[in-house]
Amino acid sequence: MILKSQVEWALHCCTILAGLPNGRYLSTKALAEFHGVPKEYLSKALQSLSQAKLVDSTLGPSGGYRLSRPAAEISFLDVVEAVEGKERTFVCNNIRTNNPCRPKSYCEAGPCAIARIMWEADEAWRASLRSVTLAALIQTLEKEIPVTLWQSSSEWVLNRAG
Amino acid sequence: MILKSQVEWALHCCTILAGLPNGRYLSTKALAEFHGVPKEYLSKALQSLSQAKLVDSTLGPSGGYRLSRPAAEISFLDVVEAVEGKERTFVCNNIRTNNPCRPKSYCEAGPCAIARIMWEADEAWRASLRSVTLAALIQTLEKEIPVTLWQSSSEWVLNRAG
DNA sequence: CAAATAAGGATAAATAATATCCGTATTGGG
DNA sequence: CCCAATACGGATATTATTTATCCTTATTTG
Repeated sequence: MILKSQVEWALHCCTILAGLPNGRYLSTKALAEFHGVPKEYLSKALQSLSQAKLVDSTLGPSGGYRLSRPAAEISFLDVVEAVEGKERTFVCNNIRTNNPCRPKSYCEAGPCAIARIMWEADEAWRASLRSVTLAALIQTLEKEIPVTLWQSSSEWVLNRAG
Repeated sequence: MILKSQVEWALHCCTILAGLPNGRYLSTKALAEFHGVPKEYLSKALQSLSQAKLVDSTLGPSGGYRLSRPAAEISFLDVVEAVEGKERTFVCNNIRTNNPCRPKSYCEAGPCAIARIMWEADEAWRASLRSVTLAALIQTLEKEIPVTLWQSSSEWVLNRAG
């Protein structure tokens, strides 16, 4: 059980978009080039972000994507769920109903106890992702990344932003 | 990203094994029949449990599996990791190194900040799974499952246990 | 009007999950 | 001692998912 690489790409793209000056857009092409990933496939991830309303898009030359709201109001969970979907990571197939001793008429009261425990863990995972915003990530990155690299990257992006 | 169905099967099988009288074994065949799942494929899941030393196995007629230690000392995480592996659910491909502004000689200090946050959530998931034992599960099930069904299932299993 | 873009459908390739089959070694019961 | 039942592991097949590419359409900027 491994998350799609699109999750990683989407998070990195959101990080870049969060650094854009207000109102500017950045294209799929620029994002793909910056991260060294295939443009056509990255495009699918960005479309997922768009459908989840995490980003706005605009057409034409100088078109592209920007965050649809402040980075402080977008969590890791928002991005992960936009790409992976909101379904739980554990699916209960209710195999308890295959118990040969179970009366045909018997109707289970609620979800299987095993599923409930697995779903609780799933929720713990989501709660952790929900607790971190893109703004918090950027704050961390600003401390960690050398100033020169940070600045040159900003310039690179700005040169390509519509 | 969805867990293998073998995880569900393994958890249900461990539940049954936890209910066995001390020293008795239950075969793959019986476990497969009880849960209505394919015997040959379930066998792979049980082999995973065996390799992880969560269960002991014995050969020959009246052979099968039993828990290798008390149910109170086996957590959901033990079972999940036995089947799914211990690898983290988020893989960092370090695409930050593709940044066109990054000097060729530049050496990253530590893991990517994005990966660290994803791994923290992964750890929250594992911590939740680690906190629940098979013994706790059984305690819950004893309350939820009708006594008649509980007893008839016990008998069914006991009739087939070596 | 031309070039660049997002969006989305169709398709292909690669990988992982699900499943079956078979041979081997081991064990308990007759 | 022999036979049947078993765990184990390897090989293979089938299906679903992930990864990726290609192409068409509508839209927008200059």
